[in-house]
Amino acid sequence: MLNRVILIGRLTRDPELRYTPAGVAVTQFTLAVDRPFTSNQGQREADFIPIVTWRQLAETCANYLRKGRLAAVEGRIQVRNYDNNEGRRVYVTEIIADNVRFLESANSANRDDSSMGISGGGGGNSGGGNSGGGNRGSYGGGREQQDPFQDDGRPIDISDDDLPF
Amino acid sequence: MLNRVILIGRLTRDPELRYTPAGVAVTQFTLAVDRPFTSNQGQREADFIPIVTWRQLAETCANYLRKGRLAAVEGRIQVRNYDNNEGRRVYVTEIIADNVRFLESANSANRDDSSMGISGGGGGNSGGGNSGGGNRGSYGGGREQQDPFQDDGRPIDISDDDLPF
Amino acid sequence: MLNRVILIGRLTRDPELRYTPAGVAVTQFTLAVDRPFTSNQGQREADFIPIVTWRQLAETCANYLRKGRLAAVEGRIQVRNYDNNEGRRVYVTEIIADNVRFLESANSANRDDSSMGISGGGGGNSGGGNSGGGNRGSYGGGREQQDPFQDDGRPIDISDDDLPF
Amino acid sequence: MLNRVILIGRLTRDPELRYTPAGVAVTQFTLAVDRPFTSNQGQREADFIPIVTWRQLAETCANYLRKGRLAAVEGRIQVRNYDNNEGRRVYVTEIIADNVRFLESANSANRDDSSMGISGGGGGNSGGGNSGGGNRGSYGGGREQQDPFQDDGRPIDISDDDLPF
DNA sequence: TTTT
DNA sequence: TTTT
Repeated sequence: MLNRVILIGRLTRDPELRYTPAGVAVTQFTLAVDRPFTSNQGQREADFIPIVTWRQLAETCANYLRKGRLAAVEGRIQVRNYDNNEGRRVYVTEIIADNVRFLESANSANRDDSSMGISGGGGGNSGGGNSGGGNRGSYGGGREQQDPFQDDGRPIDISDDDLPF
Repeated sequence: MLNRVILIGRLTRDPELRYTPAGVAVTQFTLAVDRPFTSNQGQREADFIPIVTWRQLAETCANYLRKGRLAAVEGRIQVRNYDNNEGRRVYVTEIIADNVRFLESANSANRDDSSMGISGGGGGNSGGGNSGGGNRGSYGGGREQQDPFQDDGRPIDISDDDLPF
Repeated sequence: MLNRVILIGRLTRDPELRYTPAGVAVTQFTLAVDRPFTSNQGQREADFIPIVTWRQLAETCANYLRKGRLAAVEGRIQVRNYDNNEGRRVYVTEIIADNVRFLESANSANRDDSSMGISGGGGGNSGGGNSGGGNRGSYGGGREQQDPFQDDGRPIDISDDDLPF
Repeated sequence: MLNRVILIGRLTRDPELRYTPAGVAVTQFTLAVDRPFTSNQGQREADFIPIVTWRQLAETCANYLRKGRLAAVEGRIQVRNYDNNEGRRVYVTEIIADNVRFLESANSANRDDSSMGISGGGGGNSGGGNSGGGNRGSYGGGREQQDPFQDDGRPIDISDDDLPF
């Protein structure tokens, strides 16, 4: 009935942009969120929380987020499951984000980082930086309609259930 | 750095109250949270989200929550992992709740349900109702200090990391 | 950059449905949210928080919410100001809701209250234009609390300029 | 019953640290939170939201936050009222914060900003009693926005009665 | 393994 | 498999 999550943390790696067979952009990354207390052994610990973004937001995240950057994520928890190759049911818990704020830009000395938000639009591949991640071939364009998940050979661990809205 | 979750949903079963070897109360239950949209096949779906509560809140939840009841949960996402008996690393994602509101009481016709909140105190097993759940033996009393998780034989799927605060 | 509010409380009065000059539906109501502690004098207190909803959600709220009912509200805080008739600047803080869950239905004995959500559509009153609406007889039930935000008959204090999205 | 707010924005001025007659630290500041859309006139707007912190958190905020800095605030909405000198009832809406994260440090070029959190302890000024504090020279940097909540020299509008917890 |  |  109500499902809301808000996180602030750092990306453990560059985000990965993929496309569903129907051409819908999906970006995945993991946020390391420090716990507000230390463990029994006195160590700082973190939760590593998988984030998924779709469509325009996916493209923007792929363009502007990088490993180590601080980000705020708003979304909902989704628990999906599939049967793995050993016939075992595997449960996957992810945050489906509908809002991501970039709290640090490439040159984090710059004070107006935050103006570079989601609304900063998508457009081309902002160039520079330590890219590495996210093989992003041509995008088939347009909004998605029907069943975007025919098998195209590429392993994309995302099923039917995962296309929200 | 910031990790906040708010959920409203229904319990899929009666909550389960356990005690760590050191006598700390832990209650677990699963919340079914309906998704705000229908699947491609037009079906209503839900996320089944595991909740963990500790100490006094654990006892209160065990006393007042039951399968099917509506509840609001506030907490943080925790991702822990352990190696299962096949030597595989298993990741478990749970909500560690620090606030639970009971949105329906036993006699839900009663209008002042909500007054029966967390602050309703814990103490004994409030008697009546369709209990069934949660084997709750004697409670060793007192606040916990050191390492509450020595093995006592009972399988309790909760490790060191899980005692917050 | 990020502005998120989640509340659970009870309506202090029936919601008021109005229409802007351009015919956009706006519903206002106040949520009484009990504080999680007692005052110095040991009394239970509540915050009375003004809620505003727009368009379809406004119509649904007007149709299904009533004084005394329990509801969950998700939205953002908005602080607007205007100059009153004495030439003084007045600040108004409201929650602009984008999600409202009805946690009790008319016959709250009925267990499937929650199925009656926002998606329950509009029904009545949705035929465009300036109805003025909002006056729908006294409602008997519920707990009474003093609401500081009562309707004083003044023309609606919201212009089309306040329309979000 | 449930009252949760999460904000990310920038301080419009240096925070103001005061002490209640009983010697309890209170810090107030205003957060400018950009709206996620532009006004009818195409201008970017912001909500100016008053924040109140108490005790240790108040001291930490006073020590580490400055005008223009980005911060995340978690807390609850409180609506209080008092009768002003003209005998009129005035309503004040504030966020009572219980968690504040500093998303930029003094030298924001430094990448480990976020390690400087709430747990960073108090430092100076924490030796009990009525200091009065809060006046710490003009701060040069930052982006300017018009803040409707400026200090007018009036004695602190908060009594020991407002002390939560 | 799931609630209404 | 993890970030600072």
